[in-house]
Amino acid sequence: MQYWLMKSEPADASIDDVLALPKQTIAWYGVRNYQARNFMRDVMRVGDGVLFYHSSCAEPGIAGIAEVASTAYPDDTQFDPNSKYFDPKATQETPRWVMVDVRALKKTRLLSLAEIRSLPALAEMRILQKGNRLSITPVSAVEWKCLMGLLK
DNA sequence: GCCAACGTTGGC
DNA sequence: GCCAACGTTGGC
Repeated sequence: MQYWLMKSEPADASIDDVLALPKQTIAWYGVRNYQARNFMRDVMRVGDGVLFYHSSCAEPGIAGIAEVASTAYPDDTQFDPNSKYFDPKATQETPRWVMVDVRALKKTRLLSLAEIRSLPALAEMRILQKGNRLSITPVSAVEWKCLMGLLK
């Protein structure tokens, strides 16, 4: 069992948007970073815990709890010339990018980035580290437990 | 809109 | 394989 923080732009897919979908599940398309891809492809397991994080918005922070709902499979937007995620070097035979399904479990209060930053117990989180841009980062079991307490 | 930080690309 | 140039991310 692993834990993750996954960034989504709420203008694109907010926690409310995902909760409104059938099965409250969304395909996490559009990851175009090798490290984040490798997390999905090589490490994620169905049932892993996910912190649903809103980024690039007025109030960045953790907005909900979710879980990994599938293993990794090819992200079909890489094959679509009309998609902004199109990758001309990817082919059906050798896909380059994958995605997983993520099931939203509940909306929480917004635990803002500023509040996360203010808590010494969470100081090691990847999203707080200088220059961090990874859209998918592992969260330790200790951090997860702390966060669950804060989001109760 | 700014800009620091970082990843990717491509010429050599 | 180096590294400069470029593009992207994302908080502010």
